[in-house]
Amino acid sequence: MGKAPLYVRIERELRARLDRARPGDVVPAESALAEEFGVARMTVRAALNALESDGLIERIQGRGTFVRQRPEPRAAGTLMSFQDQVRRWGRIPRSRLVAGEVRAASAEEAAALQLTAAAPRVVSISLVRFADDVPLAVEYACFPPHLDALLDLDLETGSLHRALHERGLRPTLGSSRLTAQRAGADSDLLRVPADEPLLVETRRL
Amino acid sequence: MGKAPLYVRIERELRARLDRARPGDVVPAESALAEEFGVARMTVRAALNALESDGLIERIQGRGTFVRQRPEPRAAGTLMSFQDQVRRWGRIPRSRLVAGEVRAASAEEAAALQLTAAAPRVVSISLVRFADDVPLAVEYACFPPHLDALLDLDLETGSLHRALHERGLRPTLGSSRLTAQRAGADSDLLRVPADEPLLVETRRL
DNA sequence: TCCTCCAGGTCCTCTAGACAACCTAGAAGA
DNA sequence: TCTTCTAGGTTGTCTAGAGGACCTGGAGGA
Repeated sequence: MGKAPLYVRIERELRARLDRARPGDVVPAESALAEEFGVARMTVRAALNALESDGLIERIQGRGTFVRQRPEPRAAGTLMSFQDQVRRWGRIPRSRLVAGEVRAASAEEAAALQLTAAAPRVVSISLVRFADDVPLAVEYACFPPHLDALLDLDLETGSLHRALHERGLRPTLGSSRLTAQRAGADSDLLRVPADEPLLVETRRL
Repeated sequence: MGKAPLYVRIERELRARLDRARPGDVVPAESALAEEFGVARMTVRAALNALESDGLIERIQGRGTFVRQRPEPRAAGTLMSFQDQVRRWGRIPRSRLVAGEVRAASAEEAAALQLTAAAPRVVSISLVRFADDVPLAVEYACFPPHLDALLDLDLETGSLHRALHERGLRPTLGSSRLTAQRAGADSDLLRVPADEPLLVETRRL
């Protein structure tokens, strides 16, 4: 065991410490850990990279490193960004922006987002998702108005999930509702018959 | 776009090349790529790390880097089952059946399932999903009455997705709605604060 | 009081090397 | 012929920095 790479041994040591730590605790700065273990900072970073990809810690530039609430289910189905999911199949992801605007919120949307303004507004984004130029899904996204910067992004090539993550919305856990219904209104966008039986999954992430 | 980090731009360039490459092809050595892009070898390695974690390449010490066999895109993009998802990310999946019954359908459910009977009924299944005994999601499933055989299955150990697949419901395409809201009613089952901010994705598969 | 600016701390990116571990192919020897 | 070993190429690990981007809190001014 003494011949494992340094960064692996440091990772193990930190993992043991994290078991005893509480969510939100501050992890010592990289420079401090480097000095403590007597290694270069890049070596500490290699260990922290593994812990971060396991969802055990969260690193925020300019602030520090923190113990996470709980492991982040990164590769779990819909939690993965569409692009990552498609690429993992070995297909080429593509998105077409159908609409992106700030508009008045419906009563249902205002309730779900807990918007209390007199005339609540939402950022509404519609995308058609392709894999190898085959349309796979239509995505209607709806966010509070303070996220209107999302509209400035290049959503056809960029990752919506990544943009959300950078803004503090972390898809960590959730409930989901699964039903069976027919394609209906989206059938033309997906190029399938309107009565095609589909699964419908309402997922709270 | 020109202000992305070097290793990200290199990653994108390599990703584009990989799309045109064939499985088993040799990827140029790190030192060669470093010279080609005019960067340090560590920078090339950062790009390759991302490609490797995406499963696009395989690195073998002493031999070289190779284009990976693309994962077989199973049955036209079938969504991974919960169990596969959890196992893939190295955890032990478990489910607890909260309720499984045939009951009267709500008006909303009857409309979604296009049930036309005078007193429409649905098969209703509620599961709590665990990964390593940590509750991750609550799943409310709702199906037309002719699928009542689902209730005879051992849903705590078996796969609901697989059972549906065998009955002809293929989650292949769909639309989804993505919003941000709070945990709310499911917070006790998930053991998180009710005001925990979560992403909500309504997905039509 | 309120706002702006700045300093210090943190993580992020990148460099230019060095040596180790490992694999392959070909040379040298039995 | 067969085996062994060595040379060279590759990825893996690690160093000791440097500057940039970003956040926070406090000093100073309006």
